[in-house]
Amino acid sequence: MSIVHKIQTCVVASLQSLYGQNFSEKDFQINQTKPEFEGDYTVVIFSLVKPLKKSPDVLGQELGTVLTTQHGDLFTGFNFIKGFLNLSIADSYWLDLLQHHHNDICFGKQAMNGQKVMIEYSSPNTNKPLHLGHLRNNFLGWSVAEILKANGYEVFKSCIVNDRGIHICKSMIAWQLFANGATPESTGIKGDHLVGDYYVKFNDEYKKQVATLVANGMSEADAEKNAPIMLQTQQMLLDWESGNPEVMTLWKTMNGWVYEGFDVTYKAIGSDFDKTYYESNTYLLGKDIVQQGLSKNVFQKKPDGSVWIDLTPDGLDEKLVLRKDGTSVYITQDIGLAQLKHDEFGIDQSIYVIGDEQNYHMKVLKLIAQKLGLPYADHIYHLSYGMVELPTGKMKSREGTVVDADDLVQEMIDTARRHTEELGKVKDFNPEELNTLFHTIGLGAMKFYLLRVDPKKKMIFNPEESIDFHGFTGPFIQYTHARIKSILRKEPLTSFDNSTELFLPLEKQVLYTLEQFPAAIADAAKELNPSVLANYLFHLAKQFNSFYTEHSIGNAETSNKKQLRLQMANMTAHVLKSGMQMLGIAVPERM
RNA sequence: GGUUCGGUAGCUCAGCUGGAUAGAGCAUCAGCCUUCUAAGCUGAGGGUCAUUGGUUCGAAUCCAAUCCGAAUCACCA
Repeated sequence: MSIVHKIQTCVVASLQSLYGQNFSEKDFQINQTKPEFEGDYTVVIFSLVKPLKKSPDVLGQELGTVLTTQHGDLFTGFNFIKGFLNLSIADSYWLDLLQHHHNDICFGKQAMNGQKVMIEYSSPNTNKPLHLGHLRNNFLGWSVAEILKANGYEVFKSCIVNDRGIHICKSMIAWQLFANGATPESTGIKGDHLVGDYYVKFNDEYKKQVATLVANGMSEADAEKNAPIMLQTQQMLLDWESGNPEVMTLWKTMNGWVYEGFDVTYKAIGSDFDKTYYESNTYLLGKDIVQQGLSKNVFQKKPDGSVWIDLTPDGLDEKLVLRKDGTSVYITQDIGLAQLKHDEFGIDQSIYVIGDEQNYHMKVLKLIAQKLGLPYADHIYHLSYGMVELPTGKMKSREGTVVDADDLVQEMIDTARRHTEELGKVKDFNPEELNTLFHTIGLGAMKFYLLRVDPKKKMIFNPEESIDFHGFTGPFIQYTHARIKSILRKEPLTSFDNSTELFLPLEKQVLYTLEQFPAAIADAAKELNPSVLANYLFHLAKQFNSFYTEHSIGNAETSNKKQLRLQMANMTAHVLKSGMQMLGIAVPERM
């Protein structure tokens, strides 16, 4: 039980015995006491003044007296200032915490709760390589999965690959027209980048053709529809759908190149999936659900044969769910896939990590599922995250302002190498150990940078200022861990009699924060927000560092004190490692 | 125009289920390596929490209005 929870319980009990009234934990607030006051935790008693019809001063004094007499083992003293009841917690409480958890690698994690959650993330298109926005998505999805696991959920990570459609055909047409049979092997270009290059070439050529047509007197709208390369692409999509062998072969070949490229990137950034869905397999799903919807009168068929749902009563618009030619649209496929996930995995919750530009779409998806009375409708949750923008605004592939994922990863690793070499602390590492270290630090800096911000908010990335390795960063926490490990290699942990130890303020600060780790994990899960953990871990590392510079561990005043501090250091290292792991970040033993 | 989200230090962000003098990091300035890793620590300067009004013992936090910014409102995915 957390200290805050314990205090709440004691206060409720004391109020009951004092005034004979029942209160719940929500009727008053417990805060950490501000450093300028005496005490550890504070009960804010203003909210109790009215129901008890007592003056704040009387209430505070009475409650403080009862708490310290009835729970003397937990509270050693109190003071009352202007409505704030500051309580001092017995040192034995923290000694106990240390004793039980200093070597507990599972500290803060919950037992399995029997709930199954699917989390869909990454979801790339196979016509271009991954960029910075995908990185935020991948890190978020992976981290939220880990956080939920730590809270006792069984988690399935899934990915839907958008591997078909007009945008894929654009790359294919451009490759046919301009590539002269170029392959990743023949050019030495990573497969996803090669295909992406032809996607760009398509757009260049398309723009050129439109300009030519307009110059010859055609209206811009007509030119956009009639540019030869666009007509070719549309024909290719029809050929693909009819299974034209030549088109299918090209499609498989080029997608194969892309997947090889993605594999390299995913491996580098540490993303993986338990289940991968391909849109080419799922795009026909959902049509039978539309039929059900028609018979339930949830959907309406228009004279031209197209099928719609009217969402105007819910403040939204009319939405098409089936084209007049009977083919399905985006939303139809998503309903089908939601059904498939539910059938295959029997999940209790389905989380979609998708950018906030799709808030409307996801709202519609859930609403349609609810109107159809589908059993999983209420389990759909859109984990919406903000775009990563540049100081100049949105990233635009056409203007070449996209920050490529592979480039950024490489840049981070190079920067980690540069810093490490300048500091020269690991000169005895062999080349393989060095590469692992550079990767750990570089990726750590990047992941922490993208995860430390509230997912809901859009964030700004300035490519001119490289991602920092000092301060509120991944390497700062990694460094704190490595430093502790260095001590633990030299000083063995042994058992000791700690019953008489008292804590110094800086020691107590670290223990306070360690105690809050379980709450941080729970909060992060509740809000599906890794930044809660990132902030917590930074706070812990910072407090440990303050303690570390002020007090020696190896040369502590007494041997018991030394053991006590070693336990604190050990527990801090475990928490940092465990918490960083939930962010997808490894911590090195040395750096 | 409708809907949704956002506006906190020079910059990037915490804090938002109302609580004591609004916090970090970066950047700037001043200190700290002959004992455990200085990717660290200590300190200083830097704020009209977009604006106005309301709710109350108390508002960055809740409510309303206004201003500014973004996303979205496709027979694209």
